[in-house]
Amino acid sequence: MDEPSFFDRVYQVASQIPYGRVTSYGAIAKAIGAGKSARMVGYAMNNVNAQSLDVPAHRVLNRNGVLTGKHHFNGTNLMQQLLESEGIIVEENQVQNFSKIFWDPMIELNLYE
DNA sequence: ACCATGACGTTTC
DNA sequence: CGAAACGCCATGG
Repeated sequence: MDEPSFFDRVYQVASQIPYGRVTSYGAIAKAIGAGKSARMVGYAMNNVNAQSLDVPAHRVLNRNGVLTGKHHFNGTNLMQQLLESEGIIVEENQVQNFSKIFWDPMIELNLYE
């Protein structure tokens, strides 16, 4: 392991996602100052799964509220099961009430300076 | 140093 | 309004 500054930022934010809430890759990217590196956030999540870190990657969705990376988990509906276990309603890989359960790191973490 | 890839996002057609 | 293309940028070969 080197010094994954970028990934580390993602982990710090993602690990702070509260129970029963979800966020988007772009939101995290902005929160860490990456902004346009939303793809890298997902990339970091891949590392999370590989290293089994304490980051709830299943609570991170795309801006559409769709479980884009569910096939990166166990390859099945594990991601959906986890979300539903938290009271989140998922249908057709899409989270219902996404706007209501959306957790914005920028606001919640007061990153607006 | 260059090319290819990707758990996204926005713009354009 | 829906689909496609482009952009962005870090990681690996």
